Formats: sequence, C-alpha cells, structure tokens
Amino acid sequence: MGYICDFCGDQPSLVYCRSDAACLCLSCDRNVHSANALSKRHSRTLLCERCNSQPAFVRCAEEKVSLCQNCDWLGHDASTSNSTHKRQTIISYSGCPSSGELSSIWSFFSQSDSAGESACEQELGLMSISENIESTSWDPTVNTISHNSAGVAEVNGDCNVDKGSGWTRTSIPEHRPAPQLLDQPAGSTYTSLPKFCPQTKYPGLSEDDLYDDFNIDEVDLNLENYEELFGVTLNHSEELLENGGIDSLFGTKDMSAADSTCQGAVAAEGSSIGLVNAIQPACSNAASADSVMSNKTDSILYFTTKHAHSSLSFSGLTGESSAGDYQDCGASSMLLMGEPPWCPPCTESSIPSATRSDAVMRYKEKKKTRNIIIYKLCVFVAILVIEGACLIAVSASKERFEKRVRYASRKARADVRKRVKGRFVKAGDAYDYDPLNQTRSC
DNA sequence: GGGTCGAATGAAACCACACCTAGGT
DNA sequence: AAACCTAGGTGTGGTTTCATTCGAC
Repeated sequence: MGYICDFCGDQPSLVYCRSDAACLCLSCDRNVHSANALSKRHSRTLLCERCNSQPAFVRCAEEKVSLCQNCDWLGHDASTSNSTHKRQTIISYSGCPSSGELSSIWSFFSQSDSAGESACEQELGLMSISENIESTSWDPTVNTISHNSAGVAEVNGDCNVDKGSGWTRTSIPEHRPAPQLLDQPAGSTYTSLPKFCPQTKYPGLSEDDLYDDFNIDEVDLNLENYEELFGVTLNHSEELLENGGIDSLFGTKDMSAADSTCQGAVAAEGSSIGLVNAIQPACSNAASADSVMSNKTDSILYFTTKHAHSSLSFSGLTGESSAGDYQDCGASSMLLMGEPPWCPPCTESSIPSATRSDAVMRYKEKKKTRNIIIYKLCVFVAILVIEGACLIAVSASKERFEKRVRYASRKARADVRKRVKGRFVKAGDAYDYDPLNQTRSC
C-alpha cells in the first residue's frame, strides 16, 4: 500500500483509513465511505508522507510534512537536531467531508494536497456528497476540539464527535515519540480509535472476537510457559515493564508462535477468563483495545497500576455490551458484525470483488492479530499477578525458615573449626572432622 | 478400638572460642 | 568524662540424641 490509491489504483493516495487498512485518494475515500452508514464512521487521517504506509500522526511545521508515529520518532529523535521541530497532532475525521471542509481543518492540506483530487473525482462524476452535507453541516466554531490555525489539534479530549454531523473530527492521543513496531499490520495497533465515550465498556470487542480464532480455554498459563510464550524469564517481567519491554515482548515474537501457544493445553479457564473479565481500561484514558495495543507500554503499566489496586476489569469482553454500546461510541463496528462494514447488505456493490475480498482478508487478519495481542495482554497481567504472589510467598518463606547469621565473623570461624562428632574441640586436641581438609585425625 | 513396633521427621543439645556488652577501676 | 580492663553472655555449624508423628500389624 502507499503512493497509489488502493481503490482506484490510479491517483496518489492521500488519506489512510484505519478500519479498511487502506490508503485512498480523496475521491475514492469519499466514494468508499459514503457507501453506507457504517463506513461513514471509519476514522481516517492523512497518510504519512514519509513512509506512505501509515496514518499520519503529527504534522512537522518546519518540514511541512505529515508523519506517522514511526517516522516522527525516527526523524525527530532526541539525538538529532530535528528534535526541536515543532510538531502538532493531526486530527482524524470520519464521514464524507469535502476537500474544502478538509482544508478548513487542515490549512496545510489546502495548500498542497487538495488539487490532487480533481481527476479522479471528475472521473467519478463529481460524486455528490450532498446527502452527507445535510448532516455534515460541519461548523468549526461549535466543535469542541481545540485546534489552531494550522488545523491541527492541540491534543485534547477523548471523544470529539460532532453531534448531528455526518462526519467527525477526532484527535489522536497525545503524541509520544516512542518506538513503534514496524512489522505490525496496519490498522491493528493504532494510537487511536479515538471516538470513545466514558460509558464505553470495551469498544470493538465482543466475546466472540476473543474466542473465535483461538480457544482461550486451552491456554496454558503455567509459569513455565511464560518463557515459551514471551521468550523471557519470569523474573524479568518487572524490567520488561519498566523498560517498555512489552514492545519486544509482543513485537519480536512471531504471531504464529502465539497461535501455537494458544492451541496448547492446560486449563486456565477460570484465571484467564476471569482476567479477561477483570480488565477494564478506563475509557477516559483512551485505553481502548486499540489504544492499548498502540500505547503498549503505557497500557501495560496502566494495567499494572490498576492491578495493584485490585480493580482490574475488562467487562467489555463479557459480551454484556450490546452492539449499540459500541456504535454509540463510534467504535469500529466491524467486530460486531458478521461481515466487515465495507460489505453492504445489498448485493450491488460498487466495490470490485477483488478489492472486497482483499479487504475481507485484511479484516480477518486484523481480527486475528488483535485477538492474539489481547490474549497476550491478559496472560501477561495474569503472570504478573502470579509472580507477585510467588514473590511474597518466597519472601515470607525465607524470612521464616532461613537462618540469619548475625555475626559473619563467628560463622567464618565456625566454618573452619575442627570437631569431634560435630562438636567443637579445643585447639590442638584430636578431631575427627576438619572443614578445611575434610579429613579425620582419628 | 486400643496397644505395640519400626520408620521417618524435627527439634534440641553439645562442643570451643571470638566477639559483644555491662560493670568496675 | 574518658579510657581501659575484666567477667559473663552470645552465636557459630556438624553431629548426635531425644521426642514426636505416622502407618502397619
């Protein structure tokens, strides 16, 4: 993907749709996302102008480029002079805004990019979005998001939805120049599916999602499997947490290995499911499933902190939430549906079958990856709990049973003192045991 | 059910002596 | 008050001894 629109294969791609994991030109973006109500909810943003494969995350004012998290991190590393560049978070949008509307929120967009839509749009007969416009009636002045003249959000709220609008702008959580996995499937680990409302339990996840592709009942939570699962020793989990090692934990391990692990035997039904039910990230912190995956380190730490207070919950996975709960919060509804949202119920689709099948494949792959990552998160938290309990037990055991030597000098002397039947003897007397020589004189 | 026996297990005692502490000078 | 001396108490580990527990008969 990248450079060329994934849909028309003709025009340069300009925006990135997380839900479709697709790079699209403006016209195709509007075309695809005006197909139905669900696709209108897809959150899109500019495409990274450097790698052309990831959604842009920030806009560098100095370089005048939109960058994804990886490129931003690489290009503005603290060791480089570019680290001082002023960067601002790029807001994403949904619905079917026109290029003019886009340029109104992205001033830099109008200067350089809006011209690119013309040809394709004209070819598509200047696809009307009037039906959207009536509900789009976007008014920058009433939007709760704070954005400056450059059209970039100054990082603010969690749930910026234009009520009554056909499209919305959403901000990406605060930018952190942290490393991100490069081999992650696009769309599976993004910093945001930002449209979360506090009442959301766990948008985008259902019980089926968690269990469809692997049987968590058969997961082996044995401590020995910890190493097998993560490739690290149990004792290093704290280091992993402190050093953000969760990235390597999840990133360097082949997902197929996780699959095989998932197929392993053992019964941790109670613990695993209990944990799954027990983990409920607070929506206000944007700890959604997707943000959990993207801000892995923070999220894990967050889980750990929550765990310390015994208040972990993940009730969104219990299946109690209705589809309406998810949709109300604008989360990707594809996980709730039998088919991806880009597959309208009607038979006549303007989308080529090949593209659709590709999209379905991507959707399934994303779903599978997402499940695996969530599963690993649960296992990791479970192991932290177990390890903590073990450490406490071992500590108490040592405290109780280990003999404490108060005077090392006395111990050193006793260790070299000659004995008879275990008893100390006077210096120079006959002995049957010499610790130094391991010999017996009589 | 109660008593006896052997095996297994754990706790305590023993030893010399350097070190520590308290009291006296 | 500070320095020094002295007597008594303490702790150290390997082995043995004693007490307790448990199962079999």
